[in-house]
Amino acid sequence: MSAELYEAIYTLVRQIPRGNVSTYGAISKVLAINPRVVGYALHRNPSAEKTPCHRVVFKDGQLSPGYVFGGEDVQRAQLKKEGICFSKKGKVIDKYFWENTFNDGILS
DNA sequence: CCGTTGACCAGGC
DNA sequence: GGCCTGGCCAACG
Repeated sequence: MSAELYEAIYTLVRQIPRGNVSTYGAISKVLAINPRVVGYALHRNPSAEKTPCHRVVFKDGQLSPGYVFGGEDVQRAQLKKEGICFSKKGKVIDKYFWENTFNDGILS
């Protein structure tokens, strides 16, 4: 099967715990690819239920401008429902960033 | 097959 | 802190 790259990305996104967020850069680094590919994969995201793409944000904590499931406002609502707070600029606070990264679970 | 685009990031001003 | 440029890789027309 092709598109294994996307499968890997989706798998990693699913590993993000509830109440936490991750960044495109982290995923891209783990898979040794460019952040652009990660964004592309999430844009082609099959389903929000299958892949919580709303938990993936920019390095700055900014939300995705082209969130397929409704937009930034919807994504913000989703994160808020997870118990995440935002700064006055509408960005996710750094403390909610999943610092454990995927490396911890992948490396032995 | 080549040119353009894209849910990015880092560096410079 | 904000704006612009370069780079990187994959998919689309």
